[in-house]
Amino acid sequence: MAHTPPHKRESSEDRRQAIARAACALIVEKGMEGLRTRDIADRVGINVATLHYHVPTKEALVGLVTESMRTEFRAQSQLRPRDHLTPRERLEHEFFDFHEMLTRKLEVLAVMSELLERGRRDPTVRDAVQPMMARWREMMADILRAGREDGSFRADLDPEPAAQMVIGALVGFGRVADASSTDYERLCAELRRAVANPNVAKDTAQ
Amino acid sequence: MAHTPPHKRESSEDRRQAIARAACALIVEKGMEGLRTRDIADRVGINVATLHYHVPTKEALVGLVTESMRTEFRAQSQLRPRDHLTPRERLEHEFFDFHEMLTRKLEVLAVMSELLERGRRDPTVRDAVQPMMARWREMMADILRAGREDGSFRADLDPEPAAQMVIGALVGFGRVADASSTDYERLCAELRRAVANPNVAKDTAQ
Amino acid sequence: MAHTPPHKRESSEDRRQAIARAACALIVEKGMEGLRTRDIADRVGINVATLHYHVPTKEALVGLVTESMRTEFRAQSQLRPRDHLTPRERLEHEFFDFHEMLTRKLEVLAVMSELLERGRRDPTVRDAVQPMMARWREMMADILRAGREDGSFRADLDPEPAAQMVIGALVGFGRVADASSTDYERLCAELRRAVANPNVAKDTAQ
Amino acid sequence: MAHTPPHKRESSEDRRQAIARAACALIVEKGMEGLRTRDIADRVGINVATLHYHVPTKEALVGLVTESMRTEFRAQSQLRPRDHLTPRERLEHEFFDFHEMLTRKLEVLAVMSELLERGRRDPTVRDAVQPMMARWREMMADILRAGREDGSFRADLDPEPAAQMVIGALVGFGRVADASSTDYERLCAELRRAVANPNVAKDTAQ
DNA sequence: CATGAATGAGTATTCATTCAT
DNA sequence: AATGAATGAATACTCATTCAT
Repeated sequence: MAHTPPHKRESSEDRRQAIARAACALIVEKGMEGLRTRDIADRVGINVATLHYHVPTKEALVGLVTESMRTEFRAQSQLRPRDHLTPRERLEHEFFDFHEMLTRKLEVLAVMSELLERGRRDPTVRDAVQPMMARWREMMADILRAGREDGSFRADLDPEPAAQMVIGALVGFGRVADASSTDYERLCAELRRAVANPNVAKDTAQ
Repeated sequence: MAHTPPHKRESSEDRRQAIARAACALIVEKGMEGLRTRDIADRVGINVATLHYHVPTKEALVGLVTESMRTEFRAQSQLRPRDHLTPRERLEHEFFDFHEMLTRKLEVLAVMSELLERGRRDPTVRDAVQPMMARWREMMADILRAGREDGSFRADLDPEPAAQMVIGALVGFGRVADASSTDYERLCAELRRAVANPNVAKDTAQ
Repeated sequence: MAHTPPHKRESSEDRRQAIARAACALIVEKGMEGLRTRDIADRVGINVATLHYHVPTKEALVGLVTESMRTEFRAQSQLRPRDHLTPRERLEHEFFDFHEMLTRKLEVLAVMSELLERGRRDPTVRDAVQPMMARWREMMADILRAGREDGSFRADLDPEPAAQMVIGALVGFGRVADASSTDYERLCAELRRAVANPNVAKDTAQ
Repeated sequence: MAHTPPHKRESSEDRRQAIARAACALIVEKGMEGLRTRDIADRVGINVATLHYHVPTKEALVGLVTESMRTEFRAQSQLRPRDHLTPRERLEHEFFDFHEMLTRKLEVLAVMSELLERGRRDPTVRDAVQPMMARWREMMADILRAGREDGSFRADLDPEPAAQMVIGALVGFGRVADASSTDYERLCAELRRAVANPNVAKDTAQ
């Protein structure tokens, strides 16, 4: 804002981000298999050759998209240090964050889904995407473990598989085409009951 | 060599099935985006033109694969009328069936996953694949509902979202690359506890 | 020869030869560096894709051209068993053959020249082209050696380098743009004298 | 930083020479057909745009290389006024010079070869390169003529074609990949005998 | 039924060149 | 002088599909 820096770097980095955005949008529309360099260039409003100037190969492009996803995820999980919250509150935040994604960033979810699929046979993608999922599972397992310790969740709860269960439920829900917000609330409620400690009287929580 | 036996029809249907099998195998290997008519023809051992004689377009080919998946699923769920079993037993059967798929028919899972992805933007595929998933969810919801009625599952269990939860957990597990059989058993155990009625003493259940 | 076979093979082989011819012509016109698959296809009168059907890659195309050159050369050197001729006569035949090439198949020479150049860094081409040149040198050395033995050529003639000299003179002459037939005759005459046995009276030699 | 020294002109000319050198090196490595402006710029350590500032088009670049070759050749032939030497000595010098080129400046030979090839269809190159070869032939013819006059070479030697023969032998030798120094010596010996006056007793000549 | 050959419409990538700074 | 960014025109190669036999 102040004295604009020589913005040489910025300009180039901006372009790369614009390309990443366009690529994501196109992946959502046509899937990874329908992704064409020409279309991306068109959407960004540049020549194909210019696209290749910034992102030399299609492989690099997939890398760029992956990186962009990583940034997206990291942003969401790092922005909020919730260590002072109770496990139950933290779980609610997870439910809320995922709902945000479902309503506002459905495309991020779609792109991640495509990347996961592609990661099945593309080691480069796999090595970039799986850690992201693993980190999510670990964070969820942390929450559940803490809740088990402080008695708000079941005493016989096994954190890792339970995390898998919660996340699987959320992601699976995201795949169901005609799901409503009400459905999402019902799912969250069910998940709360599934991990809740039955011996503790429900407070007015959430 | 002799006079051609009358099962010309069968022969043609055999070809189609061989093509479907080859297509599935190739989808597993290279993904939907790497699926080439030529490769399929090669694997079946026929000419590309011959392939197009049996399956006129690539769209039809995707349809054939989808159909083949449907058959596969129907086979598994219809072969065993389990109405005489207890809900808990039926749930165990679901766990076992999915484990079978994980160990013996991982490719079916992979193809389904690809089809689901493609279904996101290909209505034809979506209309064929989503009912399969919906049917699975309903079946699971039935089991859970029955278990709630007979007191073996939680009284506050909401069948539909709970079904989503169980299935999401299973499918999500299938996506984790380095998962072991032990991990699967831990997941199933957690799911059992998640739906179990806490007021009922656990019997010797597996 | 008799009843034309289903000529499936023939047809395909014809195409390949037509492609080779077109490629050679284009190499003469634009050089190896100006050789474009599109141009070849156009000249043959087929689609580029059809060209690639018959000759899958440009490397294969260069291989085809090389092979075609080999055939051309072999044809010329094998068609005429000249073992019954005197060395002097055989040398004259070489002079005549090269003159033929200069006047009637200048393109063969041009293509060979391009291949030799490319062979400098393309091992595949080198391995195909160098033996052809080596064979020519050996044949020439044989002639010269025989002439030395029978006294028609210099007694102190060293066959291998002398062969190099004769061939170098011919090829170098082919490179001179504005050379006339008279110049060629002068060159041949000089070569005759260069290898001749000075102690033998010249007969009616051409 | 300080006041730019006055040799701006020189600096620019230096750049051009550096470009010419880089271009030659790359022609040797990848051939004329593999010559890329980007590669040249990289090797010189400048931007492509800067390269185009100094040498506006690729055609100009080829011209620059050609010019550089001309300089190279002129340097070699003008540096040594050998008019006081005997024809036999002058011939030996030619043999020696070429050997130098074979061992120390093989790249110059390679570039010349590429230029000759390109000259076949590029008039600009042809008009620049052929005079160089012509001059070489003339110089060689001069030597041979002088030797014929003073009786050291054959009396029936025809200078022009004989020059063609000697030069062709040398150049052809340069093209043979696996040639050794011994082979070169044998070739030179053979050339000496081919032009020598048979009626003159051989002195201790090398 | 089967196949060899053919093809139109792409597809990523390359390259010499230009331009604003 | 120098450079980062941009671009039009190619370029080899691909793929689903068609057709005559």
